[in-house]
Amino acid sequence: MHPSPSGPKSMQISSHSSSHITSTLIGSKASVSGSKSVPESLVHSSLKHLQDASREKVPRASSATATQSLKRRSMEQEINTHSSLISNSVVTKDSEAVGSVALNVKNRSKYENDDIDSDEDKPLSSRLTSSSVASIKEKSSVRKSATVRVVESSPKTTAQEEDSDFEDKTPLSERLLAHKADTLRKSITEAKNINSHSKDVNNKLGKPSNLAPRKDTSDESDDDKPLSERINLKVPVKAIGSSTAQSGKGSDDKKPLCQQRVANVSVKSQDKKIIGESGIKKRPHDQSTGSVPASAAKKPKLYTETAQLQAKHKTEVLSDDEDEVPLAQRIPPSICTIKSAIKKKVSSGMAMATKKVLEARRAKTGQIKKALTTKSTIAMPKAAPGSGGGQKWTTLEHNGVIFPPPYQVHGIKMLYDGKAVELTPQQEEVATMFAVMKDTDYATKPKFISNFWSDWKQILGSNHIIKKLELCDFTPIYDWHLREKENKKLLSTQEKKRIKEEKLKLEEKYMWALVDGVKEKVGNFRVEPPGLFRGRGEHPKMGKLKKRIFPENIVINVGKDAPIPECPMPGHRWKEIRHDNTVTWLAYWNDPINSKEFKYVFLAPSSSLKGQSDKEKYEKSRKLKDYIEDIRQTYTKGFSSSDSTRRQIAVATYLIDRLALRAGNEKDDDEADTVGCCSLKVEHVSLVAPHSLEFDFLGKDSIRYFNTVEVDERVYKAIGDFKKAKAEGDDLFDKLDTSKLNAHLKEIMPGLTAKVFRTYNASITLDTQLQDTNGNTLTEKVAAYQGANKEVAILCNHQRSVSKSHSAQMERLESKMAELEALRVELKRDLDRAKKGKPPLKDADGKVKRNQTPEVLRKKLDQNNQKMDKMKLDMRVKDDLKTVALGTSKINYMDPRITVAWCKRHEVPIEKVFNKSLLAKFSWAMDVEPDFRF
DNA sequence: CTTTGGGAGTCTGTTAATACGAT
DNA sequence: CATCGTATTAACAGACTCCCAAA
Repeated sequence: MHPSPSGPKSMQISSHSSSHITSTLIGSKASVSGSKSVPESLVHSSLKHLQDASREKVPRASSATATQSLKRRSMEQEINTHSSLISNSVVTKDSEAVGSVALNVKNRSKYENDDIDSDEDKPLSSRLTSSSVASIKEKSSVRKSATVRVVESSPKTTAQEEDSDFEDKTPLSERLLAHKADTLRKSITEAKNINSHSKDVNNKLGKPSNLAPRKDTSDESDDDKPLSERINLKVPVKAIGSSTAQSGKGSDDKKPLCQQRVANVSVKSQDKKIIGESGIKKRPHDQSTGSVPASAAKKPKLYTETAQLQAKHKTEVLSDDEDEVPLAQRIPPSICTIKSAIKKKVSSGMAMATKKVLEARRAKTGQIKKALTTKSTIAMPKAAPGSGGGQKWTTLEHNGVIFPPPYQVHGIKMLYDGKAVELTPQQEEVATMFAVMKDTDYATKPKFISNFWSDWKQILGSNHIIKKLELCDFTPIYDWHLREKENKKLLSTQEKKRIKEEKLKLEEKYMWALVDGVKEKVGNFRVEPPGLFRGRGEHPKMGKLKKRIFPENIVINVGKDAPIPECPMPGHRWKEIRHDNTVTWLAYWNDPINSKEFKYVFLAPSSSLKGQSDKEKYEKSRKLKDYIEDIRQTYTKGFSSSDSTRRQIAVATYLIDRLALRAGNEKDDDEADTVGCCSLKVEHVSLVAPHSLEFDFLGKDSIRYFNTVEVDERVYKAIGDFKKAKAEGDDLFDKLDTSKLNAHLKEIMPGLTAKVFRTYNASITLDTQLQDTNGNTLTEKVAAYQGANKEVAILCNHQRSVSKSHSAQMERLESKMAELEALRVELKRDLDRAKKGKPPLKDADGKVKRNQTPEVLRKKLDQNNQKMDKMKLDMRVKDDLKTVALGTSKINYMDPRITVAWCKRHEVPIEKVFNKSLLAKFSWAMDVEPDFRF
């Protein structure tokens, strides 16, 4: 009966906006019977309402102010009014009850398994340590043999392994990360109090695991390797070492963490070697060693993101301590004690958090552990992209996908013409999807409603009593939904929720794949649940039913010799099994909304495969730097070409280069009406004398691009020409499309396409902006970085909707400012009086204040002024960024090496600007030289 | 002083929407 | 040329953190 906890969060409907709509669902019977003021069906009235609303909303920046230069774009104002517009989640009905019960049973063994398998809770590295008894005993000096041992133990030999070996191999679990973080925090604050929870964890961790040794197979070790090592073989070991030596001269102690990493690389490189294979491995494996006191394994892990990340990608960690120790410190194969590690950290400007953690930990445990790490560099099995004839992998093993729980009937009856109606489970499911969307603005969109109705009508069948949507009253279902939501909330407050989460660990095995023997995280292993399609902007298909996906809809791609993933749905089977190593997807199914499209299951961004192509992407855009002058010259010449095709190519390229516009492929009628450069319509660009252009169109995701830019006069004239003799709706670039444009670009530079310009311009902008970073404090430096990031985000037009509470927040700040101002005035007055030897005036309440010396008052005044300045700045930044999304460019456009190098140069801990996900995703960029320029 | 509750900011997962070569 | 097939780019919502003030 409860909505499935495992269901996507997107399915949950927020209730915040429900109030502004009549309490009756659109078209509901209640409205008809209840209010006479509703003339026609509710549907109609609500439609009007909806139209108004949507009109305001869609053009997100309709009220934007005049524009500024290309960097400023305006945003919509009061999005608050349209808060509902924000939600785009699909409503579904799956309830968890059934599912969870089933899971429970199933899970019990799994859970116990987890228990035994304590390693699962630990980071890979630590698990390795604790579980590898052999390696524990052998110190670094025996590293090699230890490694071998681990590897040897890995081959699957028992039946048990058949079942669980995959899971066993995939130790590092995210949930634990969260858990660990939690634990970490706790340990910091209550260093001395080991709460029961921690104890619990400790016990768990400390428990010997019979399965553990198996887990510590080489597969895992590979996971610990840095991407860069796997991928970037070009750098000779020697070179790395020497460069390190150079930069590393003196002591690492003073260097920022990121710089210290360089040293790691060198060490690792020295250790480079290839090990024998385990049953599965195809790739050389990392070796690792370490020694850890058994007790170490019992403690909750404390870690820093950096350390964690590094542990995962750069080194093999043997002790759980490693998680807390920055890579640099771990690296030396020689013994590195925590003590020294702490010292180093403290003196090296490391993130406070890290220091705190270490200190807290030390205080708490008083233990000194050794973190030994060695890492062997793996030779990239694959040659450069393309060289392998498009081959992306050699072996691929994974567990397929996980399905959302089946629909759980709730039995709440909707009303039709005032009477309860019987619905089949499927009919009820769809009805519920619609019902729970009542509090979203989608519920008022005619398109949404009509699309929904036409799908639902089919499901109802021709002889069903429901003939008109207007007579349907979903209120009972909606109310039920609200109650469920409340119940869920209550539940979550209790520590019981934890148990649920633990159950979700059932998904653990789906989270990992073995690619060429290396364990890699899978990105989206969950099949999308059924729901009502929403789409962004005015999507023609909004409201259509997104049908449930079954195994019969899914094609699995897996290595030829790998076991075929078990179909998790009894009685069903996969549509097809493929063994295609020229692609990177693990599975796909046809999109139920648009059957011509597919939904793919890929590896996570942190995977080697993704990392490699990411790196290639940035390398390609870097190459553009060598051609850009040429290209600009070429298109400048083209502005006045007599050949109109050539002229259009020139102008389009100019726009893409200057404004970072997207290519703009043609779109079908059944997609939202949005455009990019090549698909601009005449009405999207207007001439502004003397030679500026005003752009106003909806781009990807129906985000408005509204910008006025001064352009080359020839471009201004050319655009005027292109618009001539065309009507609204006609293509501005009628002689052009993306393939022609890209074909042209390719002639100039191999592999060049329109999108490369976006990456290039974003990265070069960041690089340039960061050059003049001046700031002394860490805060100032980080602010400078954010400022640069902001410029990029604005260039790329990455927007976000204004939070509903933004204006309220600003008001709050304003009033605080007013208070400070009042205080300032008062202090000033008292100061003046004090200087003259007079006592301060009574305060507002008429109370007498004590005398204070002018010095004290002056100090207070200064403090107050500083506070006000800071607040002013904060407010400005906050308002400035309320519509700017910094994340998108960070994830997709800015070469991470620019950021990493900058951090090294300015001694900013990388984790100040990259979160855990980004650190993982960009692990390949971490050892860049500090002087790297894009 | 610690604990707690809540608000604001960040992170993560979700899945839509785009790019672009191949067929 | 349109469609297919694959991969990347994108915003958003809820979960989670962090921080602060009140208890």
